[in-house]
Amino acid sequence: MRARRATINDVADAAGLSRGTVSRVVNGEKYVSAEARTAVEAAIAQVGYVRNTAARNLVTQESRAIGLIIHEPHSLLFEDPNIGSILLGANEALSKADYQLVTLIIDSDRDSHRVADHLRGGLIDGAVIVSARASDPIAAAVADIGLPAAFVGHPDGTPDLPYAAIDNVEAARAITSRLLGTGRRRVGMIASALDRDSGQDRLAGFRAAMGERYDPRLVVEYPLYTYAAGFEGMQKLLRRDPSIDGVFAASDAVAAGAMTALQEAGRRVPEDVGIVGFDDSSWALRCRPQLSTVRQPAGLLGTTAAELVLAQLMGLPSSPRVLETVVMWRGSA
Amino acid sequence: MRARRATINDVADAAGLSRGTVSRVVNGEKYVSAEARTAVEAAIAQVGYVRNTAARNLVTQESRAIGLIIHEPHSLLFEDPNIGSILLGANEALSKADYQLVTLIIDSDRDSHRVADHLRGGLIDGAVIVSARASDPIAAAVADIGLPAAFVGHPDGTPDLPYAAIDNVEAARAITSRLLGTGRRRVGMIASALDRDSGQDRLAGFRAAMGERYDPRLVVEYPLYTYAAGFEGMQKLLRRDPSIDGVFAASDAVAAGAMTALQEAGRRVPEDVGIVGFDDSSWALRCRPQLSTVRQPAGLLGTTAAELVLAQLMGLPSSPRVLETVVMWRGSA
DNA sequence: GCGGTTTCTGGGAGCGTTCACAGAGCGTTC
DNA sequence: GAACGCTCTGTGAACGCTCCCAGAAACCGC
Repeated sequence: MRARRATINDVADAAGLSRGTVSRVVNGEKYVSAEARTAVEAAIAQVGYVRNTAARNLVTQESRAIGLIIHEPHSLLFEDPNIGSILLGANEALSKADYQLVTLIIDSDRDSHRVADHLRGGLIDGAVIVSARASDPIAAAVADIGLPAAFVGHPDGTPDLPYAAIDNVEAARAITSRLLGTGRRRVGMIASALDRDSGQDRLAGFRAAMGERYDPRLVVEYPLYTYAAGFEGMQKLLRRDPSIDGVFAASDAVAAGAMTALQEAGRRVPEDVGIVGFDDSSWALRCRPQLSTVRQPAGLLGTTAAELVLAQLMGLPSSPRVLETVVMWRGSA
Repeated sequence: MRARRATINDVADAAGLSRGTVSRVVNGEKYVSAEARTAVEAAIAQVGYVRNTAARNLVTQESRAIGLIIHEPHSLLFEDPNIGSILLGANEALSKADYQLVTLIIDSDRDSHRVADHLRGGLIDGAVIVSARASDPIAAAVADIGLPAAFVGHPDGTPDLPYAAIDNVEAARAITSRLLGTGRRRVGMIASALDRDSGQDRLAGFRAAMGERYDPRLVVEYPLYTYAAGFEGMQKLLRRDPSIDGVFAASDAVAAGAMTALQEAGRRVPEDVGIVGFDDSSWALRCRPQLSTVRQPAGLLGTTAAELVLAQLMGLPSSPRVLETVVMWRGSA
């Protein structure tokens, strides 16, 4: 059993002053004499006082903490370097504003409910929601209690909340066009994560760029943005059409898997088959040849979403923000 | 401005019952009549009541939340898949015990202090600390207030707290011996993260296995477990001694970088140079040839550390736990 | 010396809960 | 029908803090 923690009253007694004065010192307010201040500081050190945040939150009705909710299947937390960047980006913005970032991960239905309770309970002043699916109960909980929040990405069917996102359709269209510009005749796609806006939009962009040349037989689909999906998907495409000479992979991890499959099948990249990815994550520079891909500003997405939440907290209007992407052209196509 | 949230008193009024009865219903206690229960439930739905957790925490003196503190430099959060596994492992154990996992990341000195305040403030009942360095102010804060805690890994110089770890010295010794067993004559090491116990211990294990054959000129050091460190380190080793025929890389990411450097230099793996890594992370299976490495049970480390904290919370004794590692022998050596 | 302003301190009230206790109602037992 | 136990409900007190108001003390200008 831990010893009882010292309270503000213990400090007041030790300093021979009142609760109110101690509170003023702790919060750095005006109207405290120099001698009272030093007496209180000495007393704090003496009794080992640390302020009880729960009590403080109760009366101030705020927690100065923002939740970042990650709802990803197991594997993605390892494979997708974007999540880490988003996390750090958000942390940076919140840290500057002196808010604590609290990351909550959802890995089961049980988690889902507990996290919803956590949000509702007032332990958090706002939330950044990463990779929610349309059916997400968290999005509902947030809307339910009117918690200031913002999405990273923009799943449809979710409540009318601000978001920070990129234009996946346009970016996918742009890089596919570029790939076509290298003279490829049979171009396929390894699509992934069609249960999410990003997956759907990248496929739509591919389709738009292909126009007449679009051939559904050259599109394979996988549930997750993984290396394994790319590896298997490429093998399947090669079987379906050995003359394939270009591939758009839905993410860099997928592209890396596809590249390995191609090289094992004896195809040269980019001479025989050109390949492009999406994200410009750390995968891109690790491939040989290095990957041509779309740079997605993951850190900035996190920062921007955090700022959208902070704006709401300050009563400012906050509207969706679409960030720029850039095609990074390297050796793989 | 958000509308005032409904309190337990609003529910009591709406139901025509007292605070106490409402509290009993909300907490699922005995001694509530069926009709009172339904009346309260209707009233809760009517006024949209959700319990204020800060108030509850204040009186119960617990939060049912456990912090997981990650203190990593930027790059590692992306490159090191272990962190994700540890996170999910810890979440699983805590989820079962109906505790909320709250991840706090430290990315600057400013964060460091805010996180320490968060711990001290009573918002958390315990903490799992990942990859602390000896100088970590968090470790001090934890010891300071006697918060139940456990480390993943075991930095020395830290307070006398329980930990979940692997025996890095023994594991490094084992895989180096195995590498030597394939008949290699000039074996080097790309060491990393010597500011941490894992980095130091892996080097010590290598040294132990090499015995007489240990040559400090064949050891290069890098600050972080990264792909880039492996790439550069291997190039440096090749320059120092072109006859090198074996390498122990301090992690799989490092090994992957080293393998790329070797292949670009025209060396065959494993024929010309054998290479072994550490972690058995997702990197290992992606390399061609696949990596021989030490399997580290990252998820289990997280689970175990979480259980150590839970045990302390229940007043049970909890002592350090060292988990088993296994050498995974594949194609790279 | 007096009214007015500024600086500083103390303490009551209240934040939204849970907890412990008192007491009412009812059925069972001797 | 008194004594006992069980079920159910209401209420005061407490958790540790901030906020606000009242009032004391100090300083100012005329």
